[in-house]
Amino acid sequence: MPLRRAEIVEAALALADERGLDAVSMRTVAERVGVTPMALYPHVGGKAALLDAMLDWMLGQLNADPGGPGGGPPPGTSWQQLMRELAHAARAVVIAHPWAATLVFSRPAVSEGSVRTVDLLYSALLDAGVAERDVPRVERLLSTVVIGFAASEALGRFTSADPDVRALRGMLKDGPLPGFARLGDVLSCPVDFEAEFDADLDDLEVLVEAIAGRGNAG
Amino acid sequence: MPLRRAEIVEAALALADERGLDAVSMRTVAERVGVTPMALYPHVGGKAALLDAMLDWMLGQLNADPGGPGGGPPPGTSWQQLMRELAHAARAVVIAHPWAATLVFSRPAVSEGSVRTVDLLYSALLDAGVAERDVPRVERLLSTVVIGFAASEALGRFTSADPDVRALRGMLKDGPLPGFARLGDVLSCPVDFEAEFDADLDDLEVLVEAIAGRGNAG
DNA sequence: ACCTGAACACCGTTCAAGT
DNA sequence: ACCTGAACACCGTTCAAGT
Repeated sequence: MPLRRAEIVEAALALADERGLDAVSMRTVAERVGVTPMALYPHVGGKAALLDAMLDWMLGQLNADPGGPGGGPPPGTSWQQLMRELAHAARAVVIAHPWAATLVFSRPAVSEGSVRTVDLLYSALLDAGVAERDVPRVERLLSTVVIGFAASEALGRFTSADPDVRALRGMLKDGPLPGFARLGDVLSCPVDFEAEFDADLDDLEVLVEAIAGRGNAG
Repeated sequence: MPLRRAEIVEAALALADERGLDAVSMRTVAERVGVTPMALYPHVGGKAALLDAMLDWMLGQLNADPGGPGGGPPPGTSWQQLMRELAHAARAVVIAHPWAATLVFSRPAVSEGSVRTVDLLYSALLDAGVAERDVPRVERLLSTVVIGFAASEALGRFTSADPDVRALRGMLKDGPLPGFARLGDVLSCPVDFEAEFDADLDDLEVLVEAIAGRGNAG
């Protein structure tokens, strides 16, 4: 049954990777499948549902790599390792498929793949000693940082970190701003976002430990 | 000169607030201004530039409220207060204008309003004792959390926190997942996102203090 | 200088019709 | 069951023309 459906979603994914999300239309996808636009509707339900399916496939990729084909992590994995592997996998997927960054904030994680990812994070946080009542919130916090970082990088928000545009930004008509002025030296270096992502993950690890330490008190 | 331009951007903002971002087209905006679609082009430069202008206006709203009309914070403000006020202002703006969440990841913060906000955060982090070389990274981390949280709330990612869809998510064909199973009780409560946002800000404060403590060593 | 009107190359989706 | 074709109500943008 979902044979034809898979073929359609695949065509849409290929189109998005090759020519961007804007190039994905019912008409271009249909042409790629070799069919009339209207023939897609019984299979995928419309443009919005097709985008959902594309995002679901993308989120499913997260669990494809770490720990081999079974999906689960190898038994001896620490919560720190697991968190970092998931974070790096998520960033890698968004960098490989930038169009996904546009979609990822707009739909809940209900695909099987993303549910499994959330479950792994839940288990990691419990292992770390985070109190049960804090786990869902901290999971949302961590995934928001990872997704937000990757989206900022892929979509252009972080291009403001270019030394050039930052130099511009510090200079307003009424003179430079105090914070920019004090950071002049630091702001003139280019940013290595891979390293910054790792530093953020270090900090998040520290934060999770602090939350776990505060623990079942309070 | 930018008299007509301001009128056009205002019309686009009103349209987005009333009927969503999808309702903003060159044609609908032109109709609202009382002019032909093509008359907009010399003033705003095209659809993409119009969206940029809308986002710039939105980011400018961030500095409108805190600390009165001058824009700057009152002298005695602690870095903690400043961080929280900016964060709450940002979330409020995104909730009042959900369409902005779609745009905010895709463009660097180059408008005057957002540059001033970044500068305030730089100063707050320096006051907190964060080492100069860490300030830009930590600023990006904090703003990513705030923007990511607000976008997730406004755009629908956090609707997965509904108890109903979460119950569904824990139950896959091959039985419930371990993390979801252990958190069953906690996951069945509805989520108060206002409170969660405050708890996240508490944690970020702890994190900034930890980074500041580590300080000018390393 | 500023605006209009017609046109071009697109959209998503409905609906009646084919096989 | 599955697909087609014509049609509807839209898009952003170019270009020549008006005043």
